[in-house]
Amino acid sequence: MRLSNLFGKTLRETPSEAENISHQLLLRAGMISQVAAGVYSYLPLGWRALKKVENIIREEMDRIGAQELLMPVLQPLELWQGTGRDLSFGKSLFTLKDRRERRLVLGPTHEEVITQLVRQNVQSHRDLPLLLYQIQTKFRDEPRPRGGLMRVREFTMKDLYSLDADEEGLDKTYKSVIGAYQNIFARSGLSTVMVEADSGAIGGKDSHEFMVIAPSGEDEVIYCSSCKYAANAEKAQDLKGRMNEEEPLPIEEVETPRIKTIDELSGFLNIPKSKTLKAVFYSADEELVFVAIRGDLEVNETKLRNALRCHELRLASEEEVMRAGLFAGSASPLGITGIKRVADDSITTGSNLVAGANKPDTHLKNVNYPRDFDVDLVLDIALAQAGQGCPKCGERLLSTQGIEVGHVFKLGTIFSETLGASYLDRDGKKRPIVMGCYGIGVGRLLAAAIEQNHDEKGIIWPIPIAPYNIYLCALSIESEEVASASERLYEELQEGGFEVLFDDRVESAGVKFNDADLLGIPIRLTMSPRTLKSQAVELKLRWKNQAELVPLEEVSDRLEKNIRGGFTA
RNA sequence: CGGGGUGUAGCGCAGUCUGGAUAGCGCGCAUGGUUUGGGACCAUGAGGUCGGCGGUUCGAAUCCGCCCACCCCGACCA
Repeated sequence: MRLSNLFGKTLRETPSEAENISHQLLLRAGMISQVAAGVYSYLPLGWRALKKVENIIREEMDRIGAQELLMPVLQPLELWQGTGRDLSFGKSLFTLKDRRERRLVLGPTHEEVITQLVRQNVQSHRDLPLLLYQIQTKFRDEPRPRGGLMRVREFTMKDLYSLDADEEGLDKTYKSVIGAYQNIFARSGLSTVMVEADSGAIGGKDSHEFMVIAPSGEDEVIYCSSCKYAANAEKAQDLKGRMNEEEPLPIEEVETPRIKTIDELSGFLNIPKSKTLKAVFYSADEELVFVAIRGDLEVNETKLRNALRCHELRLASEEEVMRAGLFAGSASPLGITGIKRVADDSITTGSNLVAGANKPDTHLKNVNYPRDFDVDLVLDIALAQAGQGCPKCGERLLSTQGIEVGHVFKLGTIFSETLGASYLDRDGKKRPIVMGCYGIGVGRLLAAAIEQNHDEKGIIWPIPIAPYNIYLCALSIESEEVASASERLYEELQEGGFEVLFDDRVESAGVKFNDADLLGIPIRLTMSPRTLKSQAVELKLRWKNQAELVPLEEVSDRLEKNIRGGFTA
């Protein structure tokens, strides 16, 4: 490709709307262009890089025996009503009507469609196991698209679905997909961490995410440096620390004028926060829920949502709390009736806690569970925090930000049972197909690769996903000598099968070098009257400072060796 | 959806508070010339519904109202 013909221009200044690095560099390099919030065009260079990633994915998918197919973006709403996911996706689902007023959705994912497809095509255990995938555009009406390609409303996703006869089969498949994913990310030049993930309200057994550690990441990862434990913060557990077991004392009322928060309470009574009991009210699908947790901990709303199996969860308003006859600020688990009560298991470890008295300016001392109150549900709903103990080994947990580039998920039989996808086993018995689903956000992977591979000059593409491998930079191209020699080299390299971006523009050296750096092409070959004096070109790797002269007749061999063998930083 | 911000040429911005003449600057773009190994210089030039609609006014980029778009924080987000 000649740079003089390339569509897409580099920008000297960063467009003001771009906040994170990958967004800035993608815009400045002329690789993407925004159309609307969370909607982008890929320009030729960006599109080439995206296709590189797609092809790596295809190779690794095919290697584990997965078959590529293509399912539609346009899907009937009834299909989604069949699984109830029209409700769980809620407003994130793009919907539309056709001319006959039939309601359709733009697919945010394809479990429903694949399950229906499989139902029509799989009848016997002989058809299993099966791995099917596609690379397709997904639509999600995100509440807040952000960060360039990080979170968009229309995006390319590779989604793979596994169909197995039983759980053992699924476990095996799951492992093999994880291996493929690790290959994909490694080959794309990304370093990722696999973390335990929330499997959502629909249940399912295991779920893991592949995180690219980067400060711009939207997800918090809780991990342990001494064992392998790592989890998305919304899934993570920690040791809540056992409190000293004390002899339960009789309940005592204390005056606590204008004391509302746990901080104020612990300060006023001069006790640690862990000796208090926090009461929080949530509205779960518009139903008031009372939540109790030890005062030093915070509620993990993802865990709570899963426990309650609800779609919408939010903090209840003060008015809603009062309407139920309770006092926010000194609400009490004692004597509470008529609403659902959930408690974190931390309340079972403390004793003689201070809790609300359910009247203004009053708290109760020496509250003990289960002596003094009862709840409907006790389970872990606490937010794990860095600094606390690792649930596996007890060491202190750490926290970092990550970009979720992949997600693997054991679905089990939820979809196959709901939509009736079953097979006959060896004994002629009908069984539901056991499913798994596995996604990679292709555009997000591209952005993450930039977050991880750049410097102050621009992108540093890993060779396997670079839009072009070689930037042929002809300086003083208006001289006949350079013009003809660079044209010859350009042709020769192309004939040799190299992907070359030929900077044939009449521009100063500075402009060309800066563009080469910004675009992040891994190998730069510079030809100028100076290098031609010794019948050579200068070869420089994007991630190194040093350049070297390579004789013209050795260029092809040298590139061949290095690209196949891989340059290393 | 709540909070904050921005909208003026392809990009980055000034001008808006305090209304006034052909709406400016830098980059980029075009043409010509001089340059040529890390974003050159000179000259000439093209390019604007000042986000939209309505209002106030002799006069609106500027004041008022409504709306729209985009960004950030949060809520939300298989």
